[in-house]
Amino acid sequence: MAKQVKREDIIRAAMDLIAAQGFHGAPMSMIAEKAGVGVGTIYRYFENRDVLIKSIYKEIEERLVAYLTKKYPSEEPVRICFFHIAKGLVTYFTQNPMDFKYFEQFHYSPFGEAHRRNRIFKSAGQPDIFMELYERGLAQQVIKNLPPTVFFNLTFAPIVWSLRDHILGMVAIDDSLAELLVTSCWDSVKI
Amino acid sequence: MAKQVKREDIIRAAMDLIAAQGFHGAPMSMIAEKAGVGVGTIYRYFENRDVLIKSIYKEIEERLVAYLTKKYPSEEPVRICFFHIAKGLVTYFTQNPMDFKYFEQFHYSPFGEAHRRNRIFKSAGQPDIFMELYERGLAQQVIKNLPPTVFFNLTFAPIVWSLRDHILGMVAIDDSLAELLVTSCWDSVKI
DNA sequence: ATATTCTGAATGAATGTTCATTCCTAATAC
DNA sequence: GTATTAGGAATGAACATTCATTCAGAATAT
Repeated sequence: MAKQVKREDIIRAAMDLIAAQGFHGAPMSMIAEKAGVGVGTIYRYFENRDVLIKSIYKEIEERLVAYLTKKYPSEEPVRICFFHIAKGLVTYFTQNPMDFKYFEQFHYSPFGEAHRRNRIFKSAGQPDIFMELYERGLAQQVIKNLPPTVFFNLTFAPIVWSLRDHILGMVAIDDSLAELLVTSCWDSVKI
Repeated sequence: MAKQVKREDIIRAAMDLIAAQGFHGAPMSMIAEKAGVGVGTIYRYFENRDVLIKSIYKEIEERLVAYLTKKYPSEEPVRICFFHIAKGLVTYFTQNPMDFKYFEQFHYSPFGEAHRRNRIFKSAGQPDIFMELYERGLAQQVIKNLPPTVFFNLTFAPIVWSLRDHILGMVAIDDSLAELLVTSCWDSVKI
């Protein structure tokens, strides 16, 4: 088996287990078994458990940021840009529920404490598209005068919570509900 | 020392430790030391660790529900009732940050999985004030036609996230910002 | 072409640590 | 003197990590 393949197997196994059962339900021995490798093998690819967990997070984050910034309509009005990001978030996580669950596990754990929330939108070296949106909105007086943190919370918290409910099967977010949800978030901050 | 006092000491110690460090940073030995009792003593008051953790949750929940339903203006319009609950939430958790942190730890843990979110507003035997609010709002056509879950998320998720940021010192929620925040949540669901 | 040596990836039993829980002894109350 | 409560050392289970050993295949020699 090619080297890269084995690394992928380990990442996949760990991600699925952690997403499904949390960090506790995923001891190294179980990850190894699910990946079809020996426990020791994992340590040939990742220095230790923490490094493995953080690597998985980084991979997911990269995929998500790539998805959101692809075709980002930076020249369009603030409202259009916001809808692009917000709906992109819904689409991406609806299609990749394991990524969502892993993110959530990671975020609410000692690992996640270190990560600042707004950094998610900052792909390495790129300008932060979220802060750009916020500042442009303020300057053009299309959004309320709120601290950036609160603006972020009003626009994204309901989406994240609803995605969670969708993935847990408590509510079905189809296209029309997604539209309604994102519009409502916008309604909360628009002037 | 009176029996009840010792029980309180244990609960207080466990709550503070868990709120500050998470479930991991609070082994039974540490709880015992902080409470000023022997490890074995804890097991005279609580069957095991899980029972202790759930008992603390229940105590906090009772205090919160009591606070929110006290002076609840059930005869007033939906909007007024919503503001009462939402601002009560902000006030309570601003004044009791440890309760908030404990709630958060609990909610994002294997324990919390079992608890359904909307049950928070259901004090034993009482009608669920949240569902009552939602149904009245729908009937009177003052709120958008959304599933209850999404309505809940739009109105409370930004508040919870902002409380978190406030308690972590990332933003200062004073009275005027609280007013703005709660109003914005209402704006997202009102017709 | 075949045999021999070398390399380093893969493995999982063994180790050390961290805890929840138990249980025997000491202290205290009645 | 007996019963109840407190204490904390001892126990055992769960886990992350290590490391001596195996072994397939590459390199080299014959």
